[in-house]
Amino acid sequence: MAARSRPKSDAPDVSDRVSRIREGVTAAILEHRLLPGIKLGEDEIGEIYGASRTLVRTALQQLAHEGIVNIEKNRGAFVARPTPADAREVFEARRLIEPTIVDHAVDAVSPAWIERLQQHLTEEREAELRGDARASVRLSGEFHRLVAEMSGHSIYLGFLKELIARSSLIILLYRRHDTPACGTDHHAEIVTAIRKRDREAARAQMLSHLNEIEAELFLKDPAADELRLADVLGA
Amino acid sequence: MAARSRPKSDAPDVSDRVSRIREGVTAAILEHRLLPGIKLGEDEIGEIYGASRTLVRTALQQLAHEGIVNIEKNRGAFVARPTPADAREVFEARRLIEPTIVDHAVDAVSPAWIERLQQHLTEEREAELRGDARASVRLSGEFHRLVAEMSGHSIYLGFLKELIARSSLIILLYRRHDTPACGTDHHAEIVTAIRKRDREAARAQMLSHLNEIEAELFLKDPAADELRLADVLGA
DNA sequence: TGGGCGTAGATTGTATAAAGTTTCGCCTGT
DNA sequence: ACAGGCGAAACTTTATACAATCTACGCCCA
Repeated sequence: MAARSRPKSDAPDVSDRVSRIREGVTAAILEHRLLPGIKLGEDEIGEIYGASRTLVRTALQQLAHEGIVNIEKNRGAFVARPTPADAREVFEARRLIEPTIVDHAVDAVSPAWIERLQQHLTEEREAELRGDARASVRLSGEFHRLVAEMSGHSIYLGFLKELIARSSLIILLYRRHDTPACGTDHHAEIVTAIRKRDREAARAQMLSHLNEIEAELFLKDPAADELRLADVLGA
Repeated sequence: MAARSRPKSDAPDVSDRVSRIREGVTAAILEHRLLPGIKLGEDEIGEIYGASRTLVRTALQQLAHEGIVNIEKNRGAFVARPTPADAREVFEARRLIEPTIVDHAVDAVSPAWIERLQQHLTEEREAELRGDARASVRLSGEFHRLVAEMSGHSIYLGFLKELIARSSLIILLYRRHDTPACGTDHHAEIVTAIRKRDREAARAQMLSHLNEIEAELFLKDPAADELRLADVLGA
């Protein structure tokens, strides 16, 4: 009902050509096919999607507002390169918001939602088993978005979408590879807590999940000039 | 330094013509000169600011992303009309985020910041004294933004900007006028707590301030069909 | 040989024109 | 008199053309 009278800009509207471009580029960034610093030329993208620069520009501006693309005046659009400081801010915000979101999710629990969550867990496990890293990283982010959708809180959902997208770039840039493969499946534990309507457990599981993700990051401060240079030079 | 290499899209860039339009329209909405539902024609705005529709369109799209403007396909842009449900979400989010923001603000306290806050309180009182309702409502929102800037947390700042803008529309639409004029100056108490570096007091003051604002609202649920109709019809 | 300057090419920023959709008024028919 | 439909006007959407800016390469000179 409200969807017709007020088509929120966030609505998919798959028929909308701008949205197709935006979602295509977003997926490419979230799946780590487009790496931070890469130039997103307007003509280039326009040719791929068969659209004029006008539409590409609109899509890129939206992505810039979501924080996964930087637009530099007279130079063009680039995939964002979050700094360690950005990373800390993003995860602090997630630690604040996501426990509240799962809290709401517990209120919204229903057989249909549990079904949907379980199905998602299956997809995640399948991607993991077949070693599909790209699908894996995408699904991992989508789990958090799914919980936010379940909460029914559209503002938190909007904020979280932004945070998840940025997190994907942060993990790509700063994840340490020397960490032990974590045996426990946090997402499954969160679903279990939601299903049991155990508010406190759900919040706690979510929080520790986020802490573990952040613990796997190596957020090197700009101590070494090497880093400073690489950062300033951009690409 | 980072400002040059990555000119965040949020940066004022007062020389930027799109920003001038965006800030002009934002100010008009926040000061309640443009009321919810009003049509924002591209030609109309373009003529006022001496800009082509291309630039106006960019500005309006940014405002749509901030949630204070709705863009309806093939119909144009309108000042947003938040529903009671939207209002509850906005204030819940503010109750979650703003106490954390003042917490950070306490960490950042310095003579310069205290000076700035005090000066703002003075401006607020002056506007109140001379009965300038428009300046009053604008400054009231800017106080919260100022605290968020003080916190140094750019993500929270971005989120809060959006929440404040929407709050302004919500207050305009749903404020009850039969409430007693609150004698206490909450903003001043918050500044005092920040100056004393009293974290807990600052959080508590901010929370009770938000609760009081929300308590002054009459968030009528769509019980009466009259309201439902008016909402669906839009303008 | 190394650095500075200038011009050519490419890319973005802005404006304008063409295309499509909605809205509103008017007219006709009942 | 009123409902329904046709048509023109206004507006948004999209594409394209033009202007401004930046980048890169090559040339010249010290």
